[in-house]
Amino acid sequence: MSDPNQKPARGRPRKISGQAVLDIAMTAYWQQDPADVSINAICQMAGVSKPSVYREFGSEDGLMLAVLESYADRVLADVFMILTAGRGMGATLASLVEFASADQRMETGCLFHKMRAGKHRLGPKTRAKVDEIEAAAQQGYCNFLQACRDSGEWNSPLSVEDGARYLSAQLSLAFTQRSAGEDEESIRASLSLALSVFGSVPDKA
Amino acid sequence: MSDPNQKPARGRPRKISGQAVLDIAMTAYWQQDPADVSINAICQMAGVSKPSVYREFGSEDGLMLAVLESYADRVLADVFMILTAGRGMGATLASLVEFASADQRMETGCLFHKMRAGKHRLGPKTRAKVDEIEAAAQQGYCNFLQACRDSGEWNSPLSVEDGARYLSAQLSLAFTQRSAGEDEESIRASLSLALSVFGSVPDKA
DNA sequence: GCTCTTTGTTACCGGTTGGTACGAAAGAGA
DNA sequence: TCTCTTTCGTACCAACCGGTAACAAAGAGC
Repeated sequence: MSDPNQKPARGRPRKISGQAVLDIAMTAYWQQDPADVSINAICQMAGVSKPSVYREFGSEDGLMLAVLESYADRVLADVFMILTAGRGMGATLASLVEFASADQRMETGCLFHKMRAGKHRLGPKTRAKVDEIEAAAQQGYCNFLQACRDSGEWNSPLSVEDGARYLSAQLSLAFTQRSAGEDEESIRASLSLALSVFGSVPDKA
Repeated sequence: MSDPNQKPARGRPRKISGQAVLDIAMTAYWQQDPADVSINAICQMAGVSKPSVYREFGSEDGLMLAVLESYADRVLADVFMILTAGRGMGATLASLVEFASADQRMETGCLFHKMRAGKHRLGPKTRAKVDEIEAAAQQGYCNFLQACRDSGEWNSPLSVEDGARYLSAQLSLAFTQRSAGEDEESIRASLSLALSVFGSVPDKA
């Protein structure tokens, strides 16, 4: 929408940065669920009036979109880096397991997966972004598995696309379990077991 | 709450049966999501006024509880029967795969799993019932796996409890995928792959 | 007929939602 | 100081939520 960092020479000075609201909204959406956090609640938490938020983000859809974009930059980029680090199949899968089951930031699950799970409740812009990220993620998983296949680390009758879908689904399941407050160790064991079908037994991270 | 089938000798005769409202509510909750279906909407669909529903079920929580109990009798009982049929590990797992991935009734997912996923949005009575059913399901899975272990069909370092959790989680994932409208064949493949870690390769149903 | 009981519905309640009209406030430039 | 620009927040909107008070309607027993 508008650039939150510009300093117009005229007009009343800003009380609060759009970035601060965005952070608070992200935390709330993340810890709880996007569907369970109202604009009113966010305004109250941020100590900002509702019209301010609307002037900054246009609509609830706009705010959620901005949050999702920020989340993709800050969090999902890490997953992408794990996938593209090129440290081999076993080590990469182990890193994914560790990230999904034990990373402190994912203690209440993954915001992207929460949004995807409640996709029908999102506005059009946010929903489009969710689809876009999902496609990019699938592509990332596909590239990873293709690399493993090329390097001979993965020989399986499974297609790269099906493997990517399976991998994505299992990670999604792990995030769901984390947001449900299940035991960290049990999630790790479960996810490791599920990913063991890739043949390459995950190493200890 | 009240018995929907009793015929009191006095008073104005009933226009509609509580069972009809219950069926309509179950269909709506099931096809969509319990959190996305309001009492108002159910009344409109059933062609009944709101106080009638409240007289019958007491509250939204009461209605959801009644729906869940009916669902458990009608649908979850089938899963329990698959588990206790004693047809061996491979055939039983294959039946579960087929049920979760292809049964027409589960086209929009499993109502119980939808309720469990949005447990924090439920009323106390329904939530308690969800917990009760979940415990019973875990027990059912445990009994099944223990029987497989006893009969020598399943020898694995995995504990019965962990196996039950894994099995439950994978079925839950499959239902989630069905409610998301994913391809039936792909869900079956994914679930089969996940359950292949039990060693006994699922037969064709 | 009358009453009593039960079910039916209309019309409302307070509360929350996403969203906005509008005037006050606060600085910069003149 | 006065104006112009921009952001601020109060106070509102219609729509919806779960839930209910109050009364009409319809049969059974007398």
